[in-house]
This record gives sequence, structure tokens and C-alpha cells, in this order.
Amino acid sequence: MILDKFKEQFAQTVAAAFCGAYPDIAKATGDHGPFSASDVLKGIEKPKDPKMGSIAFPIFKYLSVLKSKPDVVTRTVAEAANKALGANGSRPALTLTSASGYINASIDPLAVSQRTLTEVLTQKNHFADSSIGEGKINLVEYSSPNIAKTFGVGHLRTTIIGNSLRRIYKKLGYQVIGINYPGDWGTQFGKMIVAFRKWGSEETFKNKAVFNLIDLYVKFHAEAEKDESLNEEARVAFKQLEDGDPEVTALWERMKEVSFEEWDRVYAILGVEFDLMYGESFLNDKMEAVIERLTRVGLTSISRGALIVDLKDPQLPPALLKRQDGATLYITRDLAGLIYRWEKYRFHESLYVVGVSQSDHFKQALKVIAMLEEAENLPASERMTGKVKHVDFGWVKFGEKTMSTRQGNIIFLEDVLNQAIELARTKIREKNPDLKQFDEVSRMIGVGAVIFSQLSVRRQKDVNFDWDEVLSFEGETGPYLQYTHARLCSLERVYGKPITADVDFELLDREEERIVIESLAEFGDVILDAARNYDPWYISTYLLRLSSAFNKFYQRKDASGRIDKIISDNADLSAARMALVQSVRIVINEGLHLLGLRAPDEM
RNA sequence: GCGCCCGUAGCUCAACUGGAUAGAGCGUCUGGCUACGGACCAGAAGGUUAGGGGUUCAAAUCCUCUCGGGCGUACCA
Repeated sequence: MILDKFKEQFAQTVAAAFCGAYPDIAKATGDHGPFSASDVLKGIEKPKDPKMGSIAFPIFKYLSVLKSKPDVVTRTVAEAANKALGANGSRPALTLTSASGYINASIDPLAVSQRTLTEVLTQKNHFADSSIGEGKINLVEYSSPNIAKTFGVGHLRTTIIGNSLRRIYKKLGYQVIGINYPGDWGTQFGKMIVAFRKWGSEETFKNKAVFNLIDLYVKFHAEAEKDESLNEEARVAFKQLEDGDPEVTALWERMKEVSFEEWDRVYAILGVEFDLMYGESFLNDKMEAVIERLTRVGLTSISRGALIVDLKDPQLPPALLKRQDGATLYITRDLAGLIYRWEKYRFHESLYVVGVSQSDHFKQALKVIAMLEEAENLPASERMTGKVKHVDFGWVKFGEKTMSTRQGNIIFLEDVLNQAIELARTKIREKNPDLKQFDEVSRMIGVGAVIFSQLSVRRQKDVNFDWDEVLSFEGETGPYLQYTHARLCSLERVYGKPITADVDFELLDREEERIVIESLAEFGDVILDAARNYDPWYISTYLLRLSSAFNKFYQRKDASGRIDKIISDNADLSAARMALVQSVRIVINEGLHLLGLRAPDEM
């Protein structure tokens, strides 16, 4: 965003230089390719190596039109452009160079640093805020655990990605509704009820209730392997629940209650927030209307005894609204939920942060909606088609296996968090034994390591759950970012004087500073990338880049091999460098917040 | 069987969706004026991008086949 202005200037200058250098071809081809500022702007890239400048423009694809060699083209154009830039005698904001098929440009560091640091220091944590979301509502559904199952690491990704997306959209000015939609309905409850009747007791609800319920669930599946009739019993039991049988309903309520307690504890540790929570059962009385609506336009039919919507797509099985026995299914509730949310919020976008394994399910549900809206011939403004997205993510794998509650193959998230926190405590005891807020900071770091472990891989890819990696505090980790933040805070404490943007930015023109400052300038673009791609990973990797750039600056050595200290006897230099320090601290702090991590002042 | 996704350093991941010498971290090895905080920094080693063929100025990226893995495939969610 901050660099946009320079990119535009680059594009205009380069296009003009092309026109000047190849007037005949320009006349013949018209305002296209290298002769068009907007085409040049589209072709702009970031150089592989920051030493090559900040803007790069490859010219290969124009060689056949220009009928010339790459190095000749880049050299003549760069020279002409430089001449034009320096024409009015003042210091040019851009300096172009040519290199093997690329026209590169470096931006006058002073122009960037002045603008960037001033913005960061005055806007503080509101730096890179945006208004693109103003007046728009975005829904984000995430976490959505199941009753009577505990939080495993499998639920970690949806919870963390969703929580982060919620914060990212807020920063961009959207009104965001973070929704937790727990699974509190369905045949699984038939199974739980049967299991409880057979092997449960009052003791089940005593201590560690959720764990006891999981044991029952696992046992049910083990037994059902041997005895098919258990599944039939479960179907009957769920039907009783649907019919409102008081005894069964009471049992269901108790199971819900203990699960809620469990989640609240985990959300509190993670620092995850929601704006709205309702379970699947909330939609029970809203499904019939949806079915009627679908039926009215003739989309439903009976097949093999079940009520379906034929999706007219050989690749997708039909959407089952009702089973043979009349019980509703997952997709029936999701359709009701889709419509409920659309009618209530008229959202700009509605996101479902749910694993890849359900991508067919979402394709089916969205196809049903599209068919319905088409059949009802709704005006475009009344249609949600295109606004609803399945934000899928890869599996959390454990060794070679995937997690499965049914097989009892699961790691409890709370155990992971507790171990991470305990490790943080050990580290702090050894490195900073006098730390005042020992407990709180230990939690920040342990939890930060766990959260970051899920955000350091692109959303769509599977992520391995490896204890050693999750509990690592070195390298590309959350604690590394937190450490950098704490160190920046420490510098401000040592400096002890007010930090302002009223400094001589000319003093920050060395390579290391330049890279840090241009990273700061990118923050806004990175947030937009994360939002557009529904992936906080962009921010994770950006913060690592920024921290690494800062740490290089911090530990830079001068010719004699001494550390080139930030705070020195040179007051002007120190003031300028501290302006940079505080800017980096602000951006790391805000970036960590967007990811859902806390940033300690000391650790 | 059919559909979708994936295969990059010993390990975990990048590569701006077709661009420059395929980059980081971990691990291994070497180094860092008596630390403005060493949870850091500098350097070294490590690659036929699973394999073959094709498309073009240019392929890890696109098309095709082979091999290997994951997920889904109507009455679970």
C-alpha cells in the first residue's frame, strides 16, 4: 500500500521510456504491453533478492515484439528512464538498473522510511487498518466441536485459523460474527445414549466427565464391530431424542453441559473468542421450512425411500434431506443454517473453516442453494450463491496415522497446552529467573508455540503433529517472534527517552535498515493477502521475515567486529534507530494479535 | 472403479500462481568485541523438484502417462 505510489511511478516512467526507445513499434502496437503503464504495473514483481532493489519488471515476453536482445532492451530503457527521473534536478525517488532480462528499481530509502515510520509511530496499532470492509458483514464459522468428545489436536486448526480470520477481517473494517456451531445432534448421540445405558453410571458424570464419555464412545465402536445390533439400537435411541423423550433428553442435556465446561476452559487458555454460538439442535425447527421450500419448486424427490435433491451432477451424490426412517441429516441442518444466516445477516461473505474431508459435503450444500435460488428466480441481490465459501484445511497427522476419536487415537489439546506451558516455565526459570509475571508469561509462550505451529504451514496442506516441533521455541516459531518483541521492548526500556517520528531518516539508509523498513511498509498488503486467501499463514511468514530482518540489523557488526549498537553516544543516530525499533515492535505486536498470540514485554 | 488433493535438502516447510543462481528453519559442523536480552546472529555442508514425455524465450509450477500416498464416493458428522 505504501509502496503503491512508487510502483505506479515506476510503471509510468518505464512505459514512457519504452515509447521513447521504440517509437515505431509503439505506434504500430498501440497502448499495450511495455508501452502501457497499466500493463507494466501488472507485470511488476518483487526481486528475488532485496539487494537487487524493491521493484522488478521482466521483459522477456516483449522480446519478439521489440526484435531486440534482452540486455540491450533493459539497458536502453533503464538509462532513458533514469534520465527522465533526474530531469527536474531534484533527487529521484527511483533508481533503475538493468540485469539479465529484468528492469529493477530501488526506491529512495528516505522517501520510504519517512512515510512508513511516521505512519506506524502515529497510528500505533491502527497502522495498516483498512476501511474496505466498512458496512459489510462477514461470518466466520470455526471450531465447532462435538458434544461428548473432547478437544483433540484435530480441532486445533479450525479453531486457530478461524479465530485469526475473525481478527483479520475486523482489522479490515468488517463487522465480523465469529460463530461456533458445535455438533450437538445426530446419530452419534444415539450411540452415546446406548453406550451410557450399557456401561455408564452416575460416576460417569463425576470427575473428568468428558474423558469418561469418550471412553464410552470408543467402547461403543469397539463393541459395535462385533455386534451389529448396537448400531440399530443407536438409531432407535436417536429417534427417541428427536421425538423428545424426556429421559433421553435429560441425558443429552447433561452431556452437553459437561462438554461446554470443557470447551470454555480450552478457549480461555487459547484466548479464542466467538460472537455467537449455537449447536445443530438449534436448527431442528427450521429444517421443515427448508424442505418445503425445496419441494415447492420441485427439487426434491424420493429415492430408495429417502428424500433427496438430485444435484444433476455425475460427480456429486444426491443431497439426502431425510433418511428412510424420516430422520434428518447433517446436510439438512446445514442447509437450514445457511438460509438462517443469510436471512439474518445478509452477509458479504460467510466462511466455513472446516477440514478438506468435507469438501464434497459443502459442494453439495452450495449446489442445493444455487439450484434453489435459480428455481425461485431470485434477483441477484437476494442470492447468497458465490458469497459462501468452504475454507478447507489439511489434516493434522500424528505420525503415520490420522486422528480419530472413534478409534481412541487422539491427543488431548489440553495436555498439549499444559506440556508447552510447563516447558516454557522451565526455560524461563533457566534464562530469566527473576521475571515478575512468571505464570502469565509462561502461558503466553507455551500457548503461542502451539498456536503458531498450526499457522506456520499453508492452510490447505496437511500438518504433522510432532511433539518436538510443537514444543520447539527456536527457529521459525511463535516464541522466536515473542522473543524478538520482548527484546524490542527491552531496548525501549534501556533507551528511556520518548520516541518520536521527528528524526533524521537519512541516518537509516543502510542495507539492513532498508530491508526492515520496506518490510514494515508491506504489512498492509500482507493483511490483504491473508484475507483474500483466507489464510493467516501470510501473516505468520511475514512476521518471521520481519523479525529476522530486524535481528540482522540488531546484531550487525562494524568493521572492527563490534556490534553496531542501536543506542550509542550519537543522540541523533540513536533517536532515528529507536524510531525504527518502536515501529517494528508495534507491527510485530499487532501481527501477533492478528494470529491470536500474545506478545510479552519480557520473557 | 470414479472424483479431488499431494509428492521439493536427512526432517518440517517456502518459492509472489510461468521468470533471475529452487530458498528458510530444525538437525550436523565452524565461528560470534566480556550479552543495548545468546529463545539471537554469521558461515559451511546438504537438490537430477518421485520418474518419463510434451508445450515455449523461460517449467517445481501448465498438458500427458507411470509410480507412490491421502481424502471422498446417498441414509455418520
